[in-house]
Amino acid sequence: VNVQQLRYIRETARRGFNLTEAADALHTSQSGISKQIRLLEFELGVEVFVRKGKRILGLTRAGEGAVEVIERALLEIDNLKRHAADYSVADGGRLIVSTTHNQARYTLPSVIEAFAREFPTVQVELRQVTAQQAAQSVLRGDSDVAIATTALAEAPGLVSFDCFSWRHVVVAPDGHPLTRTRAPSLAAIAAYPIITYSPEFTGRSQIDAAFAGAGLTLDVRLTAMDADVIKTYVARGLGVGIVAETAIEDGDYVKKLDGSDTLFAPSRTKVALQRGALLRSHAYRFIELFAPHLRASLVRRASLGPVGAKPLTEEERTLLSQTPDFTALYRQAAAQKHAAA
Amino acid sequence: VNVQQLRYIRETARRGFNLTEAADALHTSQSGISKQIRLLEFELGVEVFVRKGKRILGLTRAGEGAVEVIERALLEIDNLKRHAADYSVADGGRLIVSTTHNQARYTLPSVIEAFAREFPTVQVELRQVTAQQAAQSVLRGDSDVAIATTALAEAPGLVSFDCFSWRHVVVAPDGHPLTRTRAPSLAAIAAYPIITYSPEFTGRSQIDAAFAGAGLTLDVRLTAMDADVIKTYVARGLGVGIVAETAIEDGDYVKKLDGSDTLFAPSRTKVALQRGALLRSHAYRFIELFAPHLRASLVRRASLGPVGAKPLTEEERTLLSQTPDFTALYRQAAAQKHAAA
DNA sequence: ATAACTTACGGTAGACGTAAGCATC
DNA sequence: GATGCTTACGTCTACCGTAAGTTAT
Repeated sequence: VNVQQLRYIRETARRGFNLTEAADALHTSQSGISKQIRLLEFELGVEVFVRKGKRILGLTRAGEGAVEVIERALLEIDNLKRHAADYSVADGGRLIVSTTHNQARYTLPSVIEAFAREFPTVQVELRQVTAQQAAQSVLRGDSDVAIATTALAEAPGLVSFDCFSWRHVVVAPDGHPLTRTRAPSLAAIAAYPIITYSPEFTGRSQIDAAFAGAGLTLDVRLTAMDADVIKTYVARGLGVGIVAETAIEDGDYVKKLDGSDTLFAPSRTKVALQRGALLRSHAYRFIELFAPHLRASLVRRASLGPVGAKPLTEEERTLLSQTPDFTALYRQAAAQKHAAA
Repeated sequence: VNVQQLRYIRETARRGFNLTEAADALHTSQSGISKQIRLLEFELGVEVFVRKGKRILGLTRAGEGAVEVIERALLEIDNLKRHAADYSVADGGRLIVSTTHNQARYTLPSVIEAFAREFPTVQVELRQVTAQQAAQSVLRGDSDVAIATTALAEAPGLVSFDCFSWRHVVVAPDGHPLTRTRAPSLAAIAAYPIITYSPEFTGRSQIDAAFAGAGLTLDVRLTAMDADVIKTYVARGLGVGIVAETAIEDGDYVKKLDGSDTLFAPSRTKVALQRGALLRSHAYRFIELFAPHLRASLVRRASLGPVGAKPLTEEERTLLSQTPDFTALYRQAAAQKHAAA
């Protein structure tokens, strides 16, 4: 058994059982892959792939289990490399974060900045993708950390932690009638044209549910993928906006309506790691900077699982599973900034 | 990175950082080991071992973590081989069980017999060792299953399950005065010379505690490592014996005193597996034969851990954590035997 | 002085790639 | 006929073992 053979099998399984494709992906010849796979099959005494003549169709029953074990073995070898890189003076480091627009644009910039100050030599790579893509990317080991609000909890190969909860708020242009009322009702808002997220996006369902629960129908004029677009059209007077409170900034040309943050159900922003993956220590620090209650040492142990490390105590688990409120977190950060100045 | 290098490092760490010894154990040259280790260290960019001139003294800080990861990586590769062997027609199979005298002599024979009937081609290897040695052996991957009453729960690298609970009972030669009393008291027993286990053995502390709790001092005449020896001397009239109830057999020349099984605190016989190890399916079946409530599929999932597999439900965990009584288990087995005949 | 690791060096197995062969689609 | 896996074959890397060199105990 050697490591290359395991890589060949994993890649072949991932690429839909096409040796040619796997060979391209691994920058080698398909002939070599074919041979090495057969050699390993011979050594194991088991066929991993179902072949029909000279075509590979899928995995045998033995192969299915084998691929699972192979994935874990290769994961441990990656863990070894990352662990070593963490101690290596030569390697300054890299951190790949896959996340959605909402996080990349609003909640992460200050974190990235603080991280860059703390680790000047680490190259941070931020990839803006969909929540599903972020999850897949971490699951395949292509990125270290995924941050998103949905779709991160499902996959069994992921470990996810709640970072903070937030709500949708209503924004209107300066001088809009709604800005003069205190704590507008859902009905008062529904009287205006609405601009908000696309139906398939970031908790749009929670917005719809709130209005439906009050027996109201919405006049949704414009839907967008992100709050920047929404705010732009709201500023031009095309309607009233409903966006994540995380998207409210100081320089906005639109005004958040006071009390509008209690109208909708909260969402939770989560961070997800590959289960069993050992990341470089700065990756855990990055998470800690983003959500201070996610202590590096605890996240590390929780995501590695019980093999080798001692399991978390009850106390430590409650520490990790608390979900602070975004506004509270933000106020704290602002206060610290103020104290520093 | 290749698998040999990982093996070399693991073996060197295990053998007290002696390359020569590691080379002997792996049937290769120490020069090769030296070179391969240095190559891997170069590739990782980290020194794994602390060297002083030309002597290896121990692990660096990076090395400690590296060895842990390497152990897991090699474990997964072993898992791959065992998984494959499970499907291979060529390999009939082997099962290595490390256990103590008490189990090897009394509780296991019928299980081994049943197992051999079910898997005629599997070579069962039973190794009689101390509980500590059994734990170590499983921990190092030298044997598949450990069965013992003590010292199996401690190590973090082990997963252990309760098989059944049993108590110590009092035995006396036929015609002994105690055999005529119903439910003899501790005081009545302490009046005679006692023959029982060595102090460092199988729950001897529970026996001592029972008498100490009643304010009695024992006249221990003879201590032995196993019940066979104890029973032999009891039969010769040298004293009254205290042995595990599992050691009572039909053909015994000594008689178990009725009611003596409630005098001492119960012990639990456990089975232990290496955490994260994937065993061949017949190994799980073997455990199931020994303790029917330890269902093969559940034990498999519980010992593999959460990486890759779905975690156990609450219900499944209670199923595994129940501890049947030995006598109940035995009566059930006897009843089945009777029904079959 | 000896035990023990490293370096040097030669032989060989095996990994890799090109090219040809041969099954499916 | 095109795609895609396997087999054949030559090249070359890199692993292994012997032996000499060097450094602590």
